[in-house]
Amino acid sequence: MTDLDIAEVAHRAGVPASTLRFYEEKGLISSTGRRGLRRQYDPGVLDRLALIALGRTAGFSLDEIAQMFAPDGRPRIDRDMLSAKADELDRTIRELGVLRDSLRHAAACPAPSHLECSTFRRLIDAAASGGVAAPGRRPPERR
Amino acid sequence: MTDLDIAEVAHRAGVPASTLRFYEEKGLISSTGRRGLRRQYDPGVLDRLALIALGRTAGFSLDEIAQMFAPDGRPRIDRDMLSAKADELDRTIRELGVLRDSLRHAAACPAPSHLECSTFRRLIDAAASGGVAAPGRRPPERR
DNA sequence: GTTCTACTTCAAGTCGACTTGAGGTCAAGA
DNA sequence: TCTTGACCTCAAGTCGACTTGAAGTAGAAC
Repeated sequence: MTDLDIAEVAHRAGVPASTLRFYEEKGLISSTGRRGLRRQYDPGVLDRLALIALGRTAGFSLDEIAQMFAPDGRPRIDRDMLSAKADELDRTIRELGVLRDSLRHAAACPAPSHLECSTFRRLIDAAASGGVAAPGRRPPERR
Repeated sequence: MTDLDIAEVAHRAGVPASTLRFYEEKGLISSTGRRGLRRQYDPGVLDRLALIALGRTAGFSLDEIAQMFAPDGRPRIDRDMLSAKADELDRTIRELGVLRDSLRHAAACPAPSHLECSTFRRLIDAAASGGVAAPGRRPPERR
């Protein structure tokens, strides 16, 4: 068998073993069995973990991510939901672009107060009208 | 005086008054004074709140956001930090782009399992090598 | 002058995502 | 065979960002 020990998975995925146990409890991943007490995993779990990390970065909750997969581990075929999430991401990406530009500008602009700088104001306004107050999302904090 | 009542600010900014009090306590915003018990705010607080919301969407913590402003409300001139944050955002934006493309693909691809689809695999791999396991960030949850 | 109501303070509660701690177990090496 | 160390379970703790609840208060309407 080519299965991986939990320590190996934790190491390769860059997450603590406690997180793997937690994800398993939540149904996000599953182990193929045990060797003694120790969980063994199919190498495919690494893809799954990458996908989960990606989803978390995008701000999806673990529950939402779980919904994107069928119980067998395959992405679900709820195409409408998938598209909706993609649209949501598109909006977020645009907002972040505005913020990035604002930060870069703030780092360069010599105006005494950035709120007095027309470039900065335009960026803020763009963000505000772009729906900044709309549903935000929270990716994970690294420990 | 053109100051705004807390209720007015809450309404215009789309956040509950409790959040405004909380932000004030954290030093993220400040009121110009009171009318009776009620906090009054300078209209400029709306810009500040927009900026805070933007920062939260980008995944910065309230403490980090607070650091981006001088005590007088002006953006701080820590250009290095600002640039670093912008770079960080750039990475996040790229990752989200990958995820968005992945989702769109998953919504369209007819392969039985997406992990068997080469397009999807390429996307995941791109994400993984792009540093998905790197410091993530968490924008706010809307209630 | 009394009542109403939206505000006030302060402490405590909530939620998601994990982490930590206590006490237990088992495969492998000496 | 015995020890060791990394895993195990389960409950409880933590952290950030707010929200909620109880008890109080001031300005406006009656």
